[in-house]
Amino acid sequence: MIDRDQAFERIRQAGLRLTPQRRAVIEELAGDRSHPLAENVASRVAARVPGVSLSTVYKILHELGGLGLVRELSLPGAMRFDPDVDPHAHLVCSECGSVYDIPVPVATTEDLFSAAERATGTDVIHMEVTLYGRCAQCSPRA
Amino acid sequence: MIDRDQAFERIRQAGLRLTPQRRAVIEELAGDRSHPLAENVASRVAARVPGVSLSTVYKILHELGGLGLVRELSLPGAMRFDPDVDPHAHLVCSECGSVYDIPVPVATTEDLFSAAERATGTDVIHMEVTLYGRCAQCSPRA
DNA sequence: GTCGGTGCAAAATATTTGCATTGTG
DNA sequence: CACAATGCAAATATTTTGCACCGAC
Repeated sequence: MIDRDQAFERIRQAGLRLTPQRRAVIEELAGDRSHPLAENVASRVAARVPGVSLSTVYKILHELGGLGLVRELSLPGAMRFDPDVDPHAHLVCSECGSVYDIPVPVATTEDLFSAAERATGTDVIHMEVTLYGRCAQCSPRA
Repeated sequence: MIDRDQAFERIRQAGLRLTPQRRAVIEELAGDRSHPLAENVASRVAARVPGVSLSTVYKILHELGGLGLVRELSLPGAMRFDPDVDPHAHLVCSECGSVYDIPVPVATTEDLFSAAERATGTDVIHMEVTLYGRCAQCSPRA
């Protein structure tokens, strides 16, 4: 995610109010590399905004997704959220379920986008690349 | 999906019984390009095997996924199933939710796999590439 | 002060699980 | 005829929705 203040600015630009709930979701998510569930975000936000409801957090996360401030990842079991909106792939460990960032060469990303736009004849908004395999933690060692 | 009989053979190889339910799921799914939900598969199977239960269909679909006969796609809202296990991407229409197959150049697929294996140091089992955008049906026309 | 935003509770949806019964090999 | 597989029902999990109240601007 871009920094705190840029995110606040985008919220205002969109005509939305900067409530303590929105502020806390943005601040808790910024810089987070753990690909948290909505529930994880909610419990961290709750430490700063007592009584925040899970449904509000869901609404805010989806809203931030629409503004391009957060990526919503459809992964097995549940949606996860990623403040890093620059192109990169994800590895999902088939053993423990952890999600890791994987860098993808810019040229490869561009190839995929153009192949898709050629095939469909329409604009592609965004792309998710998800890889499945055992992570280093879960691999049998020698 | 490879053809009916090859799929039956793999079922037997895996030590599983060729029940009417498994047979029907395989036959209904083979050649299907609609990326159906479990429920869609179940209702088609029900036409051939009256009384088949949704939970059995879920179990069989997941089993076929494990055998590599079907791809399980984690898409927004629900899982979808694809009998085509060769590398290709999917376009999800952000308007109507339809899923379309998108060809991906072999070289690009290989780039992604090798970038991922280099980054993680482990084997990647499989990969899902999902693109989001408006499909031709839902695009405003000139 | 207005009207967008929140919290709560309930609903909707998707998927999994336990267990008695059935039927394939 | 053994034991894997099914059907059923209930549990679980996730996400959405409706609405009365509240508070950011």
